[in-house]
Amino acid sequence: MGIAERKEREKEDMRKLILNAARKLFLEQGYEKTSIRGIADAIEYSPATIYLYYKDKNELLFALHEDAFLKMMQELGQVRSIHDPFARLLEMGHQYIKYAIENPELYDLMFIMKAPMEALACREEIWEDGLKAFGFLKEVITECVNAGYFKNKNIEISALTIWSYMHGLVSIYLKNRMTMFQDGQELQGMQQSFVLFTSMLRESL
Amino acid sequence: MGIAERKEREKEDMRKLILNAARKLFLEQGYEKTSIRGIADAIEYSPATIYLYYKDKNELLFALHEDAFLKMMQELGQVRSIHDPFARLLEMGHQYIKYAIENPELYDLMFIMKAPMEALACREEIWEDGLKAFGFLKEVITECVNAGYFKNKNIEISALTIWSYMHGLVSIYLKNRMTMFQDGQELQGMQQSFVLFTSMLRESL
DNA sequence: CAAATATACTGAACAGTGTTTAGTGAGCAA
DNA sequence: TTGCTCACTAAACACTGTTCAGTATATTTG
Repeated sequence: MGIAERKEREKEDMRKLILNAARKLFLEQGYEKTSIRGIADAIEYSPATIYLYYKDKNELLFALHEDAFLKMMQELGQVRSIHDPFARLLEMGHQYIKYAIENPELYDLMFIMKAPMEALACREEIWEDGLKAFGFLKEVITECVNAGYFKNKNIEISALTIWSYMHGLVSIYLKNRMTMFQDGQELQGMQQSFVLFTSMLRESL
Repeated sequence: MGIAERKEREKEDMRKLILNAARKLFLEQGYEKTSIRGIADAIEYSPATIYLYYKDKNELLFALHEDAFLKMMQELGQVRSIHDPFARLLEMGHQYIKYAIENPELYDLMFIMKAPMEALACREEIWEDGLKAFGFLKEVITECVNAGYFKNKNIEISALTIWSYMHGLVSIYLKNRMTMFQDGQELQGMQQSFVLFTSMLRESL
């Protein structure tokens, strides 16, 4: 009686088909300009079919949300090879900026858009992704404290403070508010600010 | 020949009528859920009429963008009465957080939404508002440097660094990403982070 | 004052959106 | 082979921003 299993597999394949098309269009043309009809066209199904596999557009967004965190964790995870915890923290910062700049739509989805947070799954599931990433930051900070780099012992608050700075910096850039620099100087300005911030961390956190 | 003047006045009145209705609805129900038709209903005119006074929805948004900066500058301007520049900077931080929390839709419009930046007026005009506010921050920082509080002499970078932190902190809160705290503890967490950041500033910027 | 014109406004349409529902048709179970 | 389940879709609903032809009123001109 392998029919049920095959149907289950086909259902999962269809979900993937939809999600892959959604991701492709989403990354190509941004969230706002990606319509259910567009996704349906891409996979050569009717728009109504999509609703048999995903409750609504927000749920589709939520699925991509998970993807985005997975990808970021994969890239940030590379820093594990760096022994010194403070050097690792710095490299995490660089990778964070790199990820945000290279994946502006994903970054938006992860940390700025309200839509995925409104998917009803948000009771617990959606927090997990963000909390896991935040936990990784806390781990590194804890090691920094243990190694004597930071004097502040409230890891939660230290992590929020560092993340706030990083998120603010890349948000200002991604949302085109870095008008204090002339065109082309934004990245250099970010770099200088990052150096300043890390020197503050080194000296007094 | 006061007819032309009267017509000019009436035209200006109509622009205000539209903008006031737009602001009201916008603040009541957010940008996304405010439609041109809704605004038209509120002022008892046809939707097409609005297009005789504003080019499109983005231009309407842009007009509110100016308002929002005016309001923020008014509230931040109160700190001028504080003599000590570092104390003034701290109070500016408090006021910034207060403004963001009390006016989440306006904050979004000012620093997060891409739409108003796409109004064609953005060549120069739209930058002015933001740059003026950034200039105010730079002034205070310059005074801090002159008073011997900060050692870093690159005001532009110092200002970007401080703003980045502030913007990140309130953005994380406004966009419901402060899930590391349990409900009701977010404001307290922000406060603690702000204290930590300012102590970092005091010791080493 | 009457005719011509300029202006303010609108109804209706266009092209799109997310979403729902009634119904079709192919594959499976009896 | 019949009956039924279930994947799928066409069409509709209720919206959205925006445009345009046409109307009705106010103003200017002859």
